[in-house]
Amino acid sequence: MAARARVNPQTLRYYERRGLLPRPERSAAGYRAYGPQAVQIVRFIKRAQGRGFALDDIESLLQLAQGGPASCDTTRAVSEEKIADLDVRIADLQAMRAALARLVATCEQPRDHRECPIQAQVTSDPEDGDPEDRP
Amino acid sequence: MAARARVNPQTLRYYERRGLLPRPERSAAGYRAYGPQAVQIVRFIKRAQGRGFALDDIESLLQLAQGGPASCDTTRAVSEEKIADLDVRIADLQAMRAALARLVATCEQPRDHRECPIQAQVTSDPEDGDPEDRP
DNA sequence: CAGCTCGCTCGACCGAGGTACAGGGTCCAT
DNA sequence: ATGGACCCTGTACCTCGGTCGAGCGAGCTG
Repeated sequence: MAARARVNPQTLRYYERRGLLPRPERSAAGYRAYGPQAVQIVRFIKRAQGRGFALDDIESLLQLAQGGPASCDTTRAVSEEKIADLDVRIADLQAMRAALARLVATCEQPRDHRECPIQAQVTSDPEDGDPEDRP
Repeated sequence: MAARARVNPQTLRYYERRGLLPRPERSAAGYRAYGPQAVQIVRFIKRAQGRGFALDDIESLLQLAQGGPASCDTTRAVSEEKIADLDVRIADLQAMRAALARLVATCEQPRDHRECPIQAQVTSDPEDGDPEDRP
Protein backbone atom coordinates (compact mmCIF):
# COMPACT_ATOMS: atom_id res chain seq x y z
CA MET A 1 0.00 0.00 0.00
CA ALA A 2 2.78 2.41 0.90
CA ALA A 3 4.34 1.46 -2.40
CA ARG A 4 1.11 2.06 -4.30
CA ALA A 5 0.78 5.48 -2.71
CA ARG A 6 4.52 6.10 -3.29
CA VAL A 7 5.31 7.04 0.28
CA ASN A 8 7.29 5.54 3.11
CA PRO A 9 5.27 3.12 5.26
CA GLN A 10 6.19 5.20 8.28
CA THR A 11 4.53 8.17 6.68
CA LEU A 12 1.22 6.32 6.59
CA ARG A 13 1.38 5.69 10.31
CA TYR A 14 2.36 9.30 10.85
CA TYR A 15 -0.68 10.49 8.90
CA GLU A 16 -2.86 8.11 10.84
CA ARG A 17 -1.56 9.53 14.11
CA ARG A 18 -2.20 13.05 12.83
CA GLY A 19 -5.75 12.09 11.96
CA LEU A 20 -5.30 12.68 8.25
CA LEU A 21 -5.82 9.09 7.33
CA PRO A 22 -8.78 7.20 8.84
CA ARG A 23 -7.52 4.40 11.08
CA PRO A 24 -8.04 1.24 9.02
CA GLU A 25 -9.40 -2.15 10.06
CA ARG A 26 -6.87 -4.53 11.49
CA SER A 27 -6.32 -8.18 10.65
CA ALA A 28 -6.29 -10.73 13.46
CA ALA A 29 -2.53 -10.24 13.76
CA GLY A 30 -2.90 -6.48 14.02
CA TYR A 31 -1.94 -5.69 10.44
CA ARG A 32 -3.54 -2.62 8.90
CA ALA A 33 -5.95 -3.45 6.07
CA TYR A 34 -6.38 -0.33 4.00
CA GLY A 35 -9.39 0.19 1.81
CA PRO A 36 -8.96 1.36 -1.78
CA GLN A 37 -9.77 4.94 -0.77
CA ALA A 38 -6.61 5.16 1.28
CA VAL A 39 -4.21 5.32 -1.66
CA GLN A 40 -6.25 8.11 -3.17
CA ILE A 41 -6.34 10.08 0.02
CA VAL A 42 -2.60 9.80 0.39
CA ARG A 43 -2.06 10.87 -3.20
CA PHE A 44 -4.32 13.83 -2.58
CA ILE A 45 -2.37 14.78 0.52
CA LYS A 46 0.91 14.61 -1.35
CA ARG A 47 -0.37 16.66 -4.23
CA ALA A 48 -1.88 19.31 -1.99
CA GLN A 49 1.29 19.44 0.02
CA GLY A 50 3.36 20.03 -3.07
CA ARG A 51 1.02 22.90 -3.88
CA GLY A 52 1.80 24.67 -0.65
CA PHE A 53 -0.83 23.45 1.78
CA ALA A 54 0.11 22.50 5.31
CA LEU A 55 -1.11 19.21 6.74
CA ASP A 56 -3.57 21.08 8.94
CA ASP A 57 -5.14 22.75 5.91
CA ILE A 58 -5.30 19.43 4.16
CA GLU A 59 -7.00 17.86 7.13
CA SER A 60 -9.74 20.43 6.97
CA LEU A 61 -10.11 19.90 3.24
CA LEU A 62 -10.45 16.18 3.83
CA GLN A 63 -13.05 16.78 6.50
CA LEU A 64 -15.02 18.89 4.07
CA ALA A 65 -14.73 16.09 1.56
CA GLN A 66 -16.21 13.53 3.94
CA GLY A 67 -19.44 15.51 4.10
CA GLY A 68 -18.51 18.31 6.43
CA PRO A 69 -18.77 17.70 10.13
CA ALA A 70 -21.15 20.56 10.84
CA SER A 71 -24.23 21.93 9.16
CA CYS A 72 -24.58 22.38 5.47
CA ASP A 73 -24.32 26.13 5.91
CA THR A 74 -21.00 25.77 7.66
CA THR A 75 -19.72 23.45 4.97
CA ARG A 76 -20.78 25.91 2.32
CA ALA A 77 -19.15 28.82 4.10
CA VAL A 78 -15.87 27.00 4.68
CA SER A 79 -15.81 25.75 1.12
CA GLU A 80 -16.31 29.21 -0.21
CA GLU A 81 -13.41 30.43 1.85
CA LYS A 82 -11.20 27.69 0.45
CA ILE A 83 -12.34 28.50 -3.06
CA ALA A 84 -11.37 32.12 -2.61
CA ASP A 85 -7.97 31.02 -1.37
CA LEU A 86 -7.56 28.76 -4.39
CA ASP A 87 -8.43 31.64 -6.68
CA VAL A 88 -5.64 33.72 -5.19
CA ARG A 89 -3.17 30.89 -5.58
CA ILE A 90 -4.21 30.23 -9.14
CA ALA A 91 -3.87 33.89 -10.00
CA ASP A 92 -0.38 33.99 -8.50
CA LEU A 93 0.79 31.00 -10.46
CA GLN A 94 -0.71 32.44 -13.62
CA ALA A 95 1.15 35.68 -13.03
CA MET A 96 4.39 33.75 -12.63
CA ARG A 97 3.66 31.81 -15.75
CA ALA A 98 3.01 34.99 -17.70
CA ALA A 99 6.23 36.51 -16.41
CA LEU A 100 8.24 33.50 -17.49
CA ALA A 101 6.52 33.47 -20.85
CA ARG A 102 7.54 37.09 -21.33
CA LEU A 103 11.07 36.21 -20.35
CA VAL A 104 11.18 33.56 -23.02
CA ALA A 105 9.69 35.96 -25.52
CA THR A 106 12.32 38.63 -24.88
CA CYS A 107 15.07 36.07 -24.63
CA GLU A 108 16.73 37.08 -27.88
CA GLN A 109 17.02 40.67 -26.71
CA PRO A 110 20.23 41.83 -25.04
CA ARG A 111 20.27 40.67 -21.40
CA ASP A 112 19.20 44.05 -20.07
CA HIS A 113 16.06 44.26 -22.12
CA ARG A 114 14.79 40.99 -20.72
CA GLU A 115 11.90 41.33 -18.41
CA CYS A 116 12.26 40.08 -14.92
CA PRO A 117 9.62 37.73 -13.54
CA ILE A 118 9.94 39.22 -10.10
CA GLN A 119 9.26 42.71 -11.27
CA ALA A 120 6.22 41.36 -13.02
CA GLN A 121 5.10 39.57 -9.90
CA VAL A 122 5.69 42.53 -7.76
CA THR A 123 4.17 45.14 -9.96
CA SER A 124 0.94 43.24 -9.49
CA ASP A 125 1.41 42.85 -5.76
CA PRO A 126 -1.89 43.99 -4.26
CA GLU A 127 -0.19 44.90 -0.95
CA ASP A 128 -2.81 42.62 0.53
CA GLY A 129 -2.52 40.29 3.44
CA ASP A 130 -2.06 36.75 2.28
CA PRO A 131 -2.89 34.56 5.28
CA GLU A 132 -0.10 32.20 4.22
CA ASP A 133 2.29 35.10 4.68
CA ARG A 134 3.17 34.94 8.33
CA PRO A 135 2.59 31.48 9.70
CA MET B 1 13.48 46.85 5.56
CA ALA B 2 12.58 43.63 7.31
CA ALA B 3 9.39 45.36 8.36
CA ARG B 4 8.65 46.52 4.84
CA ALA B 5 9.09 43.00 3.55
CA ARG B 6 7.11 41.65 6.54
CA VAL B 7 9.71 39.17 7.64
CA ASN B 8 12.00 38.76 10.61
CA PRO B 9 15.36 40.53 10.18
CA GLN B 10 17.09 37.24 10.81
CA THR B 11 15.28 35.79 7.86
CA LEU B 12 16.91 38.33 5.58
CA ARG B 13 20.35 37.27 6.74
CA TYR B 14 19.35 33.68 6.36
CA TYR B 15 18.31 34.30 2.75
CA GLU B 16 21.51 36.16 2.13
CA ARG B 17 23.53 33.23 3.46
CA ARG B 18 21.51 30.88 1.26
CA GLY B 19 22.27 33.04 -1.73
CA LEU B 20 18.64 33.94 -2.37
CA LEU B 21 19.14 37.58 -1.63
CA PRO B 22 22.07 39.41 -3.22
CA ARG B 23 24.49 40.55 -0.53
CA PRO B 24 23.84 44.29 -0.21
CA GLU B 25 26.28 47.14 0.14
CA ARG B 26 27.39 47.90 3.67
CA SER B 27 27.60 51.24 5.40
CA ALA B 28 30.88 52.29 7.02
CA ALA B 29 29.71 50.65 10.23
CA GLY B 30 28.85 47.40 8.50
CA TYR B 31 25.10 47.95 8.28
CA ARG B 32 23.34 46.43 5.30
CA ALA B 33 21.96 48.99 2.86
CA TYR B 34 19.30 47.26 0.82
CA GLY B 35 18.26 48.54 -2.55
CA PRO B 36 14.59 48.92 -3.39
CA GLN B 37 14.62 45.62 -5.28
CA ALA B 38 15.26 43.71 -2.11
CA VAL B 39 11.79 44.09 -0.65
CA GLN B 40 10.29 42.85 -3.88
CA ILE B 41 12.55 39.87 -4.04
CA VAL B 42 11.67 38.91 -0.49
CA ARG B 43 7.98 39.30 -1.20
CA PHE B 44 8.39 37.11 -4.24
CA ILE B 45 10.17 34.49 -2.19
CA LYS B 46 7.43 34.48 0.41
CA ARG B 47 4.68 34.22 -2.15
CA ALA B 48 6.38 31.43 -4.05
CA GLN B 49 7.04 29.61 -0.84
CA GLY B 50 3.40 29.73 0.13
CA ARG B 51 2.61 28.25 -3.26
CA GLY B 52 4.66 25.17 -2.61
CA PHE B 53 8.12 26.00 -3.91
CA ALA B 54 11.20 25.13 -1.91
CA LEU B 55 13.89 27.75 -1.43
CA ASP B 56 16.13 25.91 -3.87
CA ASP B 57 13.48 26.11 -6.58
CA ILE B 58 12.99 29.75 -5.83
CA GLU B 59 16.68 30.38 -6.11
CA SER B 60 16.70 28.98 -9.60
CA LEU B 61 13.67 31.08 -10.53
CA LEU B 62 15.46 34.15 -9.25
CA GLN B 63 18.54 33.28 -11.24
CA LEU B 64 16.42 33.03 -14.35
CA ALA B 65 14.94 36.38 -13.52
CA GLN B 66 18.32 38.07 -13.32
CA GLY B 67 19.00 37.27 -16.97
CA GLY B 68 19.90 33.59 -16.77
CA PRO B 69 23.51 32.75 -16.01
CA ALA B 70 24.05 30.69 -19.13
CA SER B 71 23.16 31.12 -22.76
CA CYS B 72 19.85 32.33 -23.99
CA ASP B 73 19.03 28.83 -25.19
CA THR B 74 19.56 27.43 -21.73
CA THR B 75 17.45 30.14 -20.21
CA ARG B 76 14.70 29.42 -22.68
CA ALA B 77 14.83 25.69 -22.00
CA VAL B 78 14.78 26.06 -18.25
CA SER B 79 11.98 28.58 -18.42
CA GLU B 80 9.91 26.27 -20.52
CA GLU B 81 10.38 23.52 -17.97
CA LYS B 82 9.22 25.82 -15.21
CA ILE B 83 6.25 26.89 -17.28
CA ALA B 84 5.21 23.29 -17.77
CA ASP B 85 5.48 22.75 -14.04
CA LEU B 86 3.35 25.79 -13.40
CA ASP B 87 0.74 24.51 -15.81
CA VAL B 88 0.48 21.27 -13.85
CA ARG B 89 0.13 23.16 -10.60
CA ILE B 90 -2.47 25.48 -12.01
CA ALA B 91 -4.45 22.56 -13.36
CA ASP B 92 -4.34 20.83 -9.97
CA LEU B 93 -5.62 23.85 -8.15
CA GLN B 94 -8.33 24.33 -10.72
CA ALA B 95 -9.42 20.74 -10.27
CA MET B 96 -9.60 21.26 -6.51
CA ARG B 97 -11.55 24.40 -7.02
CA ALA B 98 -14.00 22.64 -9.30
CA ALA B 99 -14.42 19.83 -6.79
CA LEU B 100 -15.17 22.27 -3.99
CA ALA B 101 -17.57 24.15 -6.20
CA ARG B 102 -19.43 20.89 -6.87
CA LEU B 103 -19.49 20.20 -3.15
CA VAL B 104 -21.11 23.54 -2.53
CA ALA B 105 -23.55 22.92 -5.34
CA THR B 106 -24.66 19.56 -3.94
CA CYS B 107 -24.59 20.83 -0.40
CA GLU B 108 -28.35 20.73 0.04
CA GLN B 109 -28.45 17.06 -0.93
CA PRO B 110 -28.29 14.41 1.81
CA ARG B 111 -24.70 13.97 2.98
CA ASP B 112 -24.16 10.84 0.90
CA HIS B 113 -25.05 12.46 -2.38
CA ARG B 114 -22.45 15.11 -1.91
CA GLU B 115 -19.49 14.80 -4.15
CA CYS B 116 -16.11 14.34 -2.60
CA PRO B 117 -13.27 16.63 -3.68
CA ILE B 118 -10.75 13.87 -3.27
CA GLN B 119 -12.55 11.51 -5.57
CA ALA B 120 -12.69 14.28 -8.07
CA GLN B 121 -8.99 14.94 -7.71
CA VAL B 122 -8.10 11.33 -7.88
CA THR B 123 -10.26 10.37 -10.75
CA SER B 124 -8.23 12.80 -12.78
CA ASP B 125 -4.90 11.57 -11.43
CA PRO B 126 -2.74 11.07 -14.52
CA GLU B 127 -0.61 8.44 -12.72
CA ASP B 128 2.26 10.62 -13.88
CA GLY B 129 5.43 11.40 -12.03
CA ASP B 130 5.20 14.80 -10.48
CA PRO B 131 8.78 15.79 -9.63
CA GLU B 132 7.49 17.36 -6.44
CA ASP B 133 6.23 13.93 -5.41
CA ARG B 134 9.21 12.36 -3.76
CA PRO B 135 11.57 15.05 -2.49
C1' DC C 1 27.58 61.39 28.43
C1' DA C 2 23.87 57.91 29.79
C1' DG C 3 20.50 55.42 28.09
C1' DC C 4 17.97 53.46 24.46
C1' DT C 5 17.21 51.34 20.24
C1' DC C 6 18.81 49.12 16.47
C1' DG C 7 22.20 46.45 13.70
C1' DC C 8 26.06 43.17 13.62
C1' DT C 9 27.86 37.94 14.19
C1' DC C 10 27.69 33.35 15.68
C1' DG C 11 25.91 29.46 17.56
C1' DA C 12 21.97 27.14 19.76
C1' DC C 13 17.33 26.07 19.35
C1' DC C 14 12.50 25.32 17.49
C1' DG C 15 8.31 23.31 14.78
C1' DA C 16 6.75 20.76 10.82
C1' DG C 17 7.10 16.80 8.46
C1' DG C 18 9.00 12.92 8.15
C1' DT C 19 12.53 8.78 8.59
C1' DA C 20 15.37 5.24 11.00
C1' DC C 21 16.22 1.89 14.21
C1' DA C 22 15.52 -1.53 17.92
C1' DG C 23 12.97 -5.26 19.45
C1' DG C 24 9.53 -8.28 18.44
C1' DG C 25 5.53 -10.94 15.84
C1' DT C 26 3.61 -13.04 11.26
C1' DC C 27 3.41 -15.26 7.08
C1' DC C 28 4.71 -18.25 3.65
C1' DA C 29 7.98 -20.82 0.56
C1' DT C 30 11.36 -23.78 0.29
C1' DA D 1 10.94 -25.75 10.66
C1' DT D 2 13.58 -22.08 9.25
C1' DG D 3 14.89 -18.13 6.47
C1' DG D 4 13.57 -13.99 4.53
C1' DA D 5 10.34 -10.49 3.76
C1' DC D 6 6.95 -8.30 5.67
C1' DC D 7 4.14 -6.03 9.67
C1' DC D 8 3.73 -4.10 14.58
C1' DT D 9 5.03 -0.49 18.45
C1' DG D 10 7.98 2.87 20.39
C1' DT D 11 11.50 6.10 20.67
C1' DA D 12 15.22 8.65 18.57
C1' DC D 13 16.89 11.23 14.99
C1' DC D 14 17.06 14.16 10.57
C1' DT D 15 16.07 18.17 7.22
C1' DC D 16 14.14 22.50 6.11
C1' DG D 17 13.14 26.94 7.11
C1' DG D 18 13.62 29.81 10.12
C1' DT D 19 14.07 32.13 15.10
C1' DC D 20 16.26 33.39 19.57
C1' DG D 21 19.93 34.87 22.54
C1' DA D 22 24.39 36.46 23.98
C1' DG D 23 27.65 39.77 23.46
C1' DC D 24 29.19 43.77 21.19
C1' DG D 25 29.27 48.27 18.34
C1' DA D 26 26.60 52.32 16.14
C1' DG D 27 23.85 56.16 16.36
C1' DC D 28 20.34 59.28 18.15
C1' DT D 29 18.21 61.84 22.15
C1' DG D 30 17.57 63.98 26.50
